[in-house]
Amino acid sequence: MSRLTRNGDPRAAQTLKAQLRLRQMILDGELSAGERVPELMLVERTGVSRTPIRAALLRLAEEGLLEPADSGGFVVRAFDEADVYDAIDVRGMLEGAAARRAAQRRPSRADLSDLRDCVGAMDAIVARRTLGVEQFLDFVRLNERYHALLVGLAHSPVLTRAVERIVTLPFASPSAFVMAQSELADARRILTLSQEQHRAILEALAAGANERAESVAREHSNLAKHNLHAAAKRDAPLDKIAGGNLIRLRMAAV
Amino acid sequence: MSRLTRNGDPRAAQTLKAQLRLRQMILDGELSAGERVPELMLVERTGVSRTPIRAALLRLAEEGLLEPADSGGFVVRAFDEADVYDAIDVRGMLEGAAARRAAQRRPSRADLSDLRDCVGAMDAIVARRTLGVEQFLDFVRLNERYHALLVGLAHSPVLTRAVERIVTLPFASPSAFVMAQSELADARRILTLSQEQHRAILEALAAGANERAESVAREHSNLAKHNLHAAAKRDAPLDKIAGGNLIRLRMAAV
DNA sequence: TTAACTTAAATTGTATACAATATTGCGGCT
DNA sequence: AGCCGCAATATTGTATACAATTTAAGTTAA
Repeated sequence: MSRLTRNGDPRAAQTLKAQLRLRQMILDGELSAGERVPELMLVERTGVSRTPIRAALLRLAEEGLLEPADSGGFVVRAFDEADVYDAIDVRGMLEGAAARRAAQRRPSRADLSDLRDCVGAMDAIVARRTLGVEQFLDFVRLNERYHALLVGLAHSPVLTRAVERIVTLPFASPSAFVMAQSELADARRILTLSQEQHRAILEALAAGANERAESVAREHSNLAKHNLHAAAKRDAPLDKIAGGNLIRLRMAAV
Repeated sequence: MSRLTRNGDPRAAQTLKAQLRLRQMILDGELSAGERVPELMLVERTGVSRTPIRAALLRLAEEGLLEPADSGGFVVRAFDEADVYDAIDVRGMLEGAAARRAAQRRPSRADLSDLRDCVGAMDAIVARRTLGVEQFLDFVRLNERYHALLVGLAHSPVLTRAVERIVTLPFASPSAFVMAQSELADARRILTLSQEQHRAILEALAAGANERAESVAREHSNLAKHNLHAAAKRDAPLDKIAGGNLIRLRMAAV
């Protein structure tokens, strides 16, 4: 890399800075759901002027973390339990479709081995004697990579984009479930189960079993749903999920 | 319309104006695919200042009609045949899923009758002695309404939004096929076939036949694909589709 | 006390000025 | 001719000033 200006183009540096900071503020709960986000407050906290702040607000609204207020400006979006399940559900559907197409296309050996590498690395983590925060974060990264690779194998830009849009909601991400139960005793059991599904999808892809690829990928998303449900029943652990503070659960019959 | 824009109020009037005009310019082919879109040119043509122009550019980029240029700014996005089929395919998948869920939920009589009204109105158009541009436009509007209602019946905000995002690409819209063959002699035959599918979906919904609802809704999107394919083979009629100029078809083996 | 009105502050939408970077066209050179 | 500097231009990203509108506070009247 001879040019420093290549990857993080300094042209939109201020906008990017504002965008990242704002997203962090929302996900960390620094701003609570339903709250207005005045531009001047962001100017003060980020040190950039209103123009890039404005661009960042538009982008975050597109991501779905903000929504326009009636009188102008934006408020932090609030989600309820139904939204969460809905998002996971649709993600499962899209990933299922992606898996099916991927299997139909007969992925190359190189692609398959990329996936296998992911699974292997995750296996290594699960096999460890103790699981700390470090390990969880590593697992999350690998898991996200696995899912991104899987979706990419469908070679459908539209599908890929659709999944990306949903996954920007942090609790809809394929790794939300990992953090959701990071304190539960049976964390390892869940990760292991998840890995079995990863492997099953992989096998189905390799075998061109498109039906099976789809159904397993779809079922895989149910793991996330069940886990979040379990977490919700215990009432507390939603804070562990990025953006968990955005979820307004009217805890009730379960 | 998108949830991101407050349409009624005069607060964002300039931005909205710029957004609408720019979209029109792109879809009408006033700007050709791959072309840069300088802000000052838009300032000149729309009469609003750079700030709302900028907002409009961001929004159109989000819609997918523009893409960011390496050196900053935006260019009109170009699509190829594969993109078009891909988009229609994914739309079909999503509408299929929506139809399935709608059937599972057992839509209310009121909802069903809304759909029935659409179909009825479209029937009336198809039954006419002659079909002119007027009739086609009416059919398009009704068809779009039918599809929007159908997707809405799934009661999945995430799914709805995903479809909306895809449909902003004009050639992926459920009505693209209507204009695609507006000059062909067998237009009425196609519309009739389309109506049969509309009716079949409706019946499946009423009967709670979720499998059937899904498969018919899915198949329905293939009609669009086949029609575009036929249109592409004849080489010319793509101009009839809104945004057809954005499609770079490397016409080849068909 | 509460409701309504008035005024001040805050906040957004818009326009414009400025700085940094990209692009273009031209002249000179090999 | 063809290619490389280099200046002139164009274009974007950012900051800030201004106007219109909304929100809030404070005051008065019932």
